Amino acid sequence: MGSRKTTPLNNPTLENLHCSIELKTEKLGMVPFFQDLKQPELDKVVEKFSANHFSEGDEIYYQEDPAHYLRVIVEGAVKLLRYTDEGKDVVLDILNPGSYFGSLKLLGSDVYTESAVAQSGCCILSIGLKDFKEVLQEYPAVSIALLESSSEKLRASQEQVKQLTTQSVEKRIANILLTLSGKFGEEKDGGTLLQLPFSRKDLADMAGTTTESASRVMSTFQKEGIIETGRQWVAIQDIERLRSVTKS
Amino acid sequence: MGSRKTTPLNNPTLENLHCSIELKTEKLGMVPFFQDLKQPELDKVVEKFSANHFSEGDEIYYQEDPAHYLRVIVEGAVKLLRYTDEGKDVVLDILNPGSYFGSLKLLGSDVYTESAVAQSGCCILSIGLKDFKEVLQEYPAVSIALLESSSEKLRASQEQVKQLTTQSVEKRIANILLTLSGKFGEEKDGGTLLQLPFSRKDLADMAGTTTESASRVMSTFQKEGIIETGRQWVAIQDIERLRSVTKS
DNA sequence: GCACTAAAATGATATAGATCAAATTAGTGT
DNA sequence: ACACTAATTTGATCTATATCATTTTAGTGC
Repeated sequence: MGSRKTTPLNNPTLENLHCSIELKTEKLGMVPFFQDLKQPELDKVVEKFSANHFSEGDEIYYQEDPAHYLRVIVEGAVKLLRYTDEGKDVVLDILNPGSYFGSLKLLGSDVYTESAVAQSGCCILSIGLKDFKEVLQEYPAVSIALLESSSEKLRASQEQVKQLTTQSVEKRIANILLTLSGKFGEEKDGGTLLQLPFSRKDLADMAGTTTESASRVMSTFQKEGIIETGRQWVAIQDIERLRSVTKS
Repeated sequence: MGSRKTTPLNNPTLENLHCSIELKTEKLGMVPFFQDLKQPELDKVVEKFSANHFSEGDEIYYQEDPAHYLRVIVEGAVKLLRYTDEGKDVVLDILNPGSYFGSLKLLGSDVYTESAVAQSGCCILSIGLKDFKEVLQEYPAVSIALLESSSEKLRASQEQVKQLTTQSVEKRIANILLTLSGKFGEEKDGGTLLQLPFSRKDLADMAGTTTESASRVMSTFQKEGIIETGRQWVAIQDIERLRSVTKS
């Protein structure tokens, strides 16, 4: 046994995705902008969040929907994307546990400008924007830390702009793999398995290319021993070579 | 007279760019995140800003420099860009009066991730991050409003990502002209003159293309009567046609 | 182990836009 | 009005990547 081919990805059981109050608190405490809160303060904030479970492929919200919540990932991965009029999808980001998403429009009303899809089964905490505004007013340190996170996201997006305009498809894909490895990488027999299901199409939509081109690049990487890959999974075998593809 | 060809752009005199205290107050009051402040509060905040003048082409700061200030444009235009290792420039944005830029890293130290260049002569207000942090702590409403501005910038950047991955050069350029028209447009004999000096190279660096390609697109637009253009200036003659280029 | 299917790979071709190389011209200073 | 120069335009290729068309295969359920 063990010879039969199966996906190397974990298939998390439902229990893992059910958020206990302890898990909620633990994960919210890891969110950068709550890190300055003391335990009793954090406990009070945690109460305002409610937990939801989503299965792989579920839409968490759809672009153009009225935006009422800020969300934080406890477990699993979330894909943020835009569907264009011409039917092409643009993946803006894939988020890991501890990341926030949704709306930060605390004044007036708002509409989501992207869609959020559960990339794997996941557990998500949500807080209404009205409640969140109260948190910010009560703890100015949270606002300030949040501002930093928000700047950080802007930078990441600008980096994406830079790559799209100046780098080849091969380099963009190498960069994406490296980024994902930082977020979802798990050591596994000599390599780094990206612990999330994602297809050539996902990769292509992240890199701003086609599935075919993404596939060709991945084939090359595999032939060169840089990665191992199958359906919906990738493991990085030689991260240094991957980094060197990025440069040069 | 009048028959000699000269640029239609205003060449602002130095006086206009010298920031009087009244101009400072007026412009800071227009900045979205100070809009909720009452006059006496605003006056106190204004004191913490200092004014500087920059001539066209001056570097306001350079990427990788240590970041100590948040800045607000009173007069003129500022270009934010990244120089890549391969020598290509990526223009991230061109900002108009009332916009902020610089750093929002209030915790720990930081380094600018892009360069800022005076696109025209301009007057800029700066506030040290330490002082600014105090403002935020004193007026939580400012933090909240700033968070909105920051989200708005993220959206704009994501929109740029979307366009780069899904739209042709021609459409991207049409979109850029429309955006700039909103920021810098001035009615002038039947058309909308973009009141800022910017070259084909600037346009190309914004659109993620080459000067030659940008030039070809602009030539087409001019032949079709959609725009009029010369060295470093553009006027939009038929904004509806330009919008329709965007779609289709 | 076998059949099944959606994902991935591969091949052939087309094309938008890059690149390289000149020619032209708009706007300035005198 | 004239000379000057950097910005712009235009032309002729070249190439990375998209597109279209099939084939192959990884992983699942039985």
